[in-house]
Amino acid sequence: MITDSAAAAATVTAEEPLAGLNPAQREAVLHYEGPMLILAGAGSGKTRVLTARIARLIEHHGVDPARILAVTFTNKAAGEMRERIGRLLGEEPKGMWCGTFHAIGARMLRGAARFVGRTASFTIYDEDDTLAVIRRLMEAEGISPKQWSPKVISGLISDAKNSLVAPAEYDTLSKDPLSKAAGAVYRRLEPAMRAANALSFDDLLVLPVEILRGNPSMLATYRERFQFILVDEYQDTNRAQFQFIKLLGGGHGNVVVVGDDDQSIYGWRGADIRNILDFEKEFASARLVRLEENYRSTPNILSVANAAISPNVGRRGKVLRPTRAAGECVTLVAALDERDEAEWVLAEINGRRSKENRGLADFAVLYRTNAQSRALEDALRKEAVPYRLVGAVRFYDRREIRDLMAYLKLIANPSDEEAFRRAVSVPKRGVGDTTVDALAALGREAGMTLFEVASRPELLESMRGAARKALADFTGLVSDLREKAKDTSVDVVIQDLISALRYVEYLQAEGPESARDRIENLSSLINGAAETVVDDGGEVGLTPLDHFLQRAMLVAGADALDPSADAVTLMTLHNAKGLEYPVIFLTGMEDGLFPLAQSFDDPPKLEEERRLFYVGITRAEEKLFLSFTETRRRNGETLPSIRSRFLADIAAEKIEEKKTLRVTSMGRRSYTRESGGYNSGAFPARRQHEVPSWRKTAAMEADISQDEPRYVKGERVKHKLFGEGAIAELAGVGREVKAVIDFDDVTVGRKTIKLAYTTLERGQD
DNA sequence: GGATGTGTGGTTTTT
DNA sequence: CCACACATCC
Repeated sequence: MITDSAAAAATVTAEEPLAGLNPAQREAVLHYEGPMLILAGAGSGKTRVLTARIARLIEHHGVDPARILAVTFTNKAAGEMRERIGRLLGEEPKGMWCGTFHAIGARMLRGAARFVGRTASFTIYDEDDTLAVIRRLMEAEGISPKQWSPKVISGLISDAKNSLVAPAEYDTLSKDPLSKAAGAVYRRLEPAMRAANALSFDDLLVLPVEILRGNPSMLATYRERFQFILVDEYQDTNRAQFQFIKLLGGGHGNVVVVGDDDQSIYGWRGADIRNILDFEKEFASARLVRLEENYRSTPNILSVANAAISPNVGRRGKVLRPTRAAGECVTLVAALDERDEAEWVLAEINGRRSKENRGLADFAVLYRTNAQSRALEDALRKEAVPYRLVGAVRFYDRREIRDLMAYLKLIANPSDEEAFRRAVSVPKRGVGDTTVDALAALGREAGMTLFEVASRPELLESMRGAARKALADFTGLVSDLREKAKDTSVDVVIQDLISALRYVEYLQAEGPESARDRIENLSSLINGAAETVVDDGGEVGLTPLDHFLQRAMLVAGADALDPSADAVTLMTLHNAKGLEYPVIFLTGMEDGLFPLAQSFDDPPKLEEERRLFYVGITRAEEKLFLSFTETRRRNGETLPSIRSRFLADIAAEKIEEKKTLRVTSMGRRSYTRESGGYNSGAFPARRQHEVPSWRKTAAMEADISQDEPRYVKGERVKHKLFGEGAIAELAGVGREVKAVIDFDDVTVGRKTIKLAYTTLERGQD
């Protein structure tokens, strides 16, 4: 049977970007109309396929770029895609919408703000802002934050939104007290957000769906507008996002989605793997293309990847086929603790840097939780090796940046209540909670926003003179800057703001030490603002400030990553999605950490952890290191650890095992704890249900303490600093155990040492 | 109102 | 272990 694509293939001309594509890739690129699901394994060249396909739509089929909607997972990916298409075409794909779901939703809402009771200059609330609103609503509803934490309530509401469950429906589903409480808050959330002319992250996804569902004419307009839809990282879409695509693409069905069910790692934020498993049901007649040829990694790495993911049930099934020549084997390293692990990583990087003439940018160190970056950072800093930390504390989350952003948001959107609250209280100007609460009360009476009330001196007669004066100054400043922002670039507005607030002086007064960095961050903010160019197709007549703010609120950790920097990259596995590096260190391969203990008795969660492992492995091009430690400090206490159960799924011959020097020199120190300890050689590690320390009862604490190295009176021990000695006395229980030690070194003599804070080595028997 | 100190609670991943 | 909420004091 001759398909469209086969016919089209015959007409391919030389200048088309098809050279070097394998048959499956070609099929995906040549596909013209109708739905298609591309199951693209890691490293199978999907980005290339997507860009070539878009370029071909434009060039070969004469599709207007403005008719194309391309959804990516990060803003950075969107920028790269746009750029690559531009290179293929020789010109910018003008008018093409390309961005994350959130950015696209925001853009659509700018133009359709009136349908959801907002204006085009709405501001976007981040997690903290939204949480603050929820906290206040809980208070208004008489729900104690002690009883249910605002985070939990917020999480429930978020889940509801992402599954497109409206407040009314949620109420009817709520039976238990917690859901009822969440329902009560949920009901009041939208009006509150509306009053602030603000949208949460979730709203950016959900409200576009509501608009498209509720307004046939809007739906028709957008369907007409977007004739071709492409979605990358489709496996991580949630139900709201799926509905969005279904609504837009439902008419013409020109929807191409690219995904890999094995890399679905955002289930916890509502990503629904059904979306990929059921795509063909929703879009009947969808063609299926599998990209299984891997161009990224060596066969050794791929064989580990295939083995790691294979225990998962409920996958569509796929095997990565290598195309590269065999390379180095995968190495598993046992380290003593996180410091030893970090030092080993550093040594390995340094070694390879000189031996293999690699740049620092060739290395990435991955881990499950952000907290793990600390030991790595310490080690890198000690040797002055440059590194980039992705995620963790986002630039825009820094306090000084948040302060200024609050002003900017308030300038852009006078109704923004969270911005008002933050801005008015910093720098301190004699307006505190009491005054703001009074403003809020007045506002409720008069049906005005905080800013409106604060700008009306005649309404504030009940207030202290000092507060009145402060508020007048404050609102005057903001209003002036608002006027100014209409025809001034954002960086200049920020500079004016900083000088009007005497913000630099404020930072210096606060702490001369930290001020340095913070002031540096201020200039980064100014520079960033200066560089922000208004998106192509920002058609709704937004101010530059609106654009800047939107971009700032939607940046992800990975967006900031500068690939040209000569630096080691440190990031969580989640942040590593879509990236690749010649050398990857996958650290913290320990049960309870990776996979997290919470997933032990929850098979779907455990499978997600396993997919995360798979994602990590497949980031590596040439060399993959896995590492685990014998003990690791977690939340302030040192816990014994055992190697990850995931390692047991990989046949021993696929992996070379090593130990760090310190583990080796520990020699045959035997771990007698039967459930764990260092378990060399034979693979299956015993499972151990780790109870997080903060959940332990006193009895459990005592029990655990018995597992820790115990000493007896008279025993010989060795201390890092004081050398060898003999234990004279032991006292205390659990973490409070103290030992009185007579050290051999007479200049040291007798010392009392809290064992919890030191690592003693056992002396020679 | 704001600075300072103490307690408590939460510790997965992020747009 | 840390961040934040709360209490206490000025």
